[in-house]
Amino acid sequence: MTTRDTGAPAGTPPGEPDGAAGGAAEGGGWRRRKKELTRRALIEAGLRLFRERGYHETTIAQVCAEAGIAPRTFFSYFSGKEELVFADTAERLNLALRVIEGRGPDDTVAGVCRCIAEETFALAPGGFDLLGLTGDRMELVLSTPALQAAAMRAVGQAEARMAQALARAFPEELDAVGAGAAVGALVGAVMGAARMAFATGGTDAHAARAAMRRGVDMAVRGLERVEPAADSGG
Amino acid sequence: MTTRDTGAPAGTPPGEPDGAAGGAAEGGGWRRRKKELTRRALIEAGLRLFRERGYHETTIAQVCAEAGIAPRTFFSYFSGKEELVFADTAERLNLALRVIEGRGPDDTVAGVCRCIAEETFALAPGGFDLLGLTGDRMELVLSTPALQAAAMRAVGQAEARMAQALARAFPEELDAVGAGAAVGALVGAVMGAARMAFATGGTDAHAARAAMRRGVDMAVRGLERVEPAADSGG
DNA sequence: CCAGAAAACCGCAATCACTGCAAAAATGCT
DNA sequence: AGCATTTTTGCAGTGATTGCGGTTTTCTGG
Repeated sequence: MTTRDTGAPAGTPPGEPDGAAGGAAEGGGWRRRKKELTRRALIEAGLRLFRERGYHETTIAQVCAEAGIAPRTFFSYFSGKEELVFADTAERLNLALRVIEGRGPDDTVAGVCRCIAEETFALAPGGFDLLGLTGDRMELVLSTPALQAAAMRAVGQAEARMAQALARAFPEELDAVGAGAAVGALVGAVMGAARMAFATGGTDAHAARAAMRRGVDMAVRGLERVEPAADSGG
Repeated sequence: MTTRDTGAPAGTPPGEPDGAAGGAAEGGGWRRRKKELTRRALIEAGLRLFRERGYHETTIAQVCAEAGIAPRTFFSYFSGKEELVFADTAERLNLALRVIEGRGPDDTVAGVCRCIAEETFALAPGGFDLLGLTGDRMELVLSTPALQAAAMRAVGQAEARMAQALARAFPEELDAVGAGAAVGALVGAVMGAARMAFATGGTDAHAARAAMRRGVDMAVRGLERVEPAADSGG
């Protein structure tokens, strides 16, 4: 936010034709390509070093050395050390948002929520996935308090976005607060179930997946009789 | 005491500052009392300065100066800056745990969960309360990303404790995963509803309280038909 | 191919959270 | 008072993060 951000370009690039490039790997200028390359290198190196030596024991300087940039430059790619771990969580959120916005006329709140859960929580190739936190990453996060905190904040912000989208997609059934409660219950139940599964059985993909499904079921049960908000009085 | 310029009572004679010694339940002497006093001073000064100047803009040294201790000593009271804000959240958790462990033979999971919510979320004198985060604190946390993260982590740990207790209190109805899902749905729904209420209407105690109640209702609805955990097929 | 503009990169210095260590001070006990 | 224990503290160091200013690379237009 304070300096250059890696997400959206703050201005229109002078002469860059924004042709049909879905992955940003084709068509663009060399400048952009190189930046994306360095970004990938940073994420990969960081995640690997975090796993090998631990999060706290790995310094930003070490990650930068692996990626071939100066430590100072790191902060023009990420706002901090934590962001390295949650760099591509946004994609997972967009997936959920697309599911919400693409509701059919016959879809119910409960149905869409279940679909979100299938898409983003329980249907990862590795076995489980919580907003982009798959296998390796999950273990890393679970063993690092600082990352736990960051993950929870990220999930919270994702929830807010999902709730807004859900309220917009079901204007008859939900207001903002109702949507917040619905999404919160869904995500909370899934995370709560997963947490206990991890706590008791370790990082077992099968158990985690089953636990998440149970969480989904429990939360969706509360959504099946969603009624319009009583009044907008507060 | 070489650098002491804030008028700290360093050379206080061993006389009682309170006068009467019957108030404190601890049989300890002056040493313990002084430590608790300093702890309180730190929390109070910190919270006030955070509110006045902002969390990030307030240094630990400033807080310590107000409390009359050396900066180094701060870390023998709290493990870090964040802990100052969540120092007395544990009490609220213990309240919830006592509710769970004191279940009556006729109480249902849904009923106990509703009771937890009443006790810990919505029944604060200030109007609302989320695991010890009342009024002032809530605003502070909501406006500080670092504190948001810390709060979420604290809530997560509290959830885990509550889930364990709930599973132990309802061994017939819930296993660990089911309890995790139940507590997660409850807390998640309440927080999600509160989040949206804050996002749309600001820090309005009445609206927040109403939103929390709606969150409780939604989550509890999913708990009313709690069945024993049927093992997952996969 | 060249000049100028824009963007990115880098080094330097500074602030601040946090930690380990050993001396100094306060306190408790006899 | 004299000794043991606990607490406080100063010092020095690591590492994250930021502001500033200079240098290099890439882009754009001629």
